[in-house]
Amino acid sequence: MNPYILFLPFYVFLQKQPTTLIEELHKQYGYLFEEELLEEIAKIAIYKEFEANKTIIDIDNYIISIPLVLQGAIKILREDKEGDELVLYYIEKGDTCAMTLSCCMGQTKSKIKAIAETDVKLMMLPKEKMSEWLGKYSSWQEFILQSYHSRLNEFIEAVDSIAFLNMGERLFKYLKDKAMVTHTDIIHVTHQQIANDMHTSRVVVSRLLKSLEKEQQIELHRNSIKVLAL
DNA sequence: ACATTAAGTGATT
DNA sequence: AATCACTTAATGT
Repeated sequence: MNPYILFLPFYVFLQKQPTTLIEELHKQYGYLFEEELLEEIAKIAIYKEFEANKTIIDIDNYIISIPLVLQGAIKILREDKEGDELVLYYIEKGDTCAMTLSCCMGQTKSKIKAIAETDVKLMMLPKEKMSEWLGKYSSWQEFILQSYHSRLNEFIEAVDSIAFLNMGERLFKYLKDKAMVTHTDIIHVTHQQIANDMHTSRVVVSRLLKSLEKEQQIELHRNSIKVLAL
């Protein structure tokens, strides 16, 4: 028997696995950036990985480089001195963080905290390149502008949900957003963690979750919640 | 079997 | 919607 046939599946598997940086960049940003820019990014950027729940940027950190997300999702939240948190929005693959952009321009400290929601792969670009490329590449300029636009919209949405939605609706939105970025309907989280993210108390979360379950919107388990209505 | 942590609930503000 | 106080359920050692 031809050994090649025997090992073909394994061979194909091997072929698929190793992706170089430039290939990964092409996959996520190829439709956005011109070849020249992609190559420059690949040359300069530093590749980094973060495990889920690791802090990527903390409050008051000085921003020296801007991230481009290749894989996974990052939770962006506000935090006060006592450690009370409030989740603002998530950024996903193909996104960058508007906060770092504004920090780079103003040389200020970060006003937000960024935590890896899932395992995250990203590229860090030195901040000087950010303004340099603005003039050099129109696709980069487009990307930055577009990014500001969508981040601002998400921010407004976050404000709206706090100002105009009641807790129950807010909580349901929280669950749906979380299911969205993790690409699964089963969310692994405790009621206490949700309460922290939404800046409310665990008791309130438990009650509202119970009523959502009665409405057949979700299924409750210990340490996890299944979102039925997506 | 016991301790610890997560979740459920009534009553009060 | 928040807090207290207490119960029940699940899980770890």
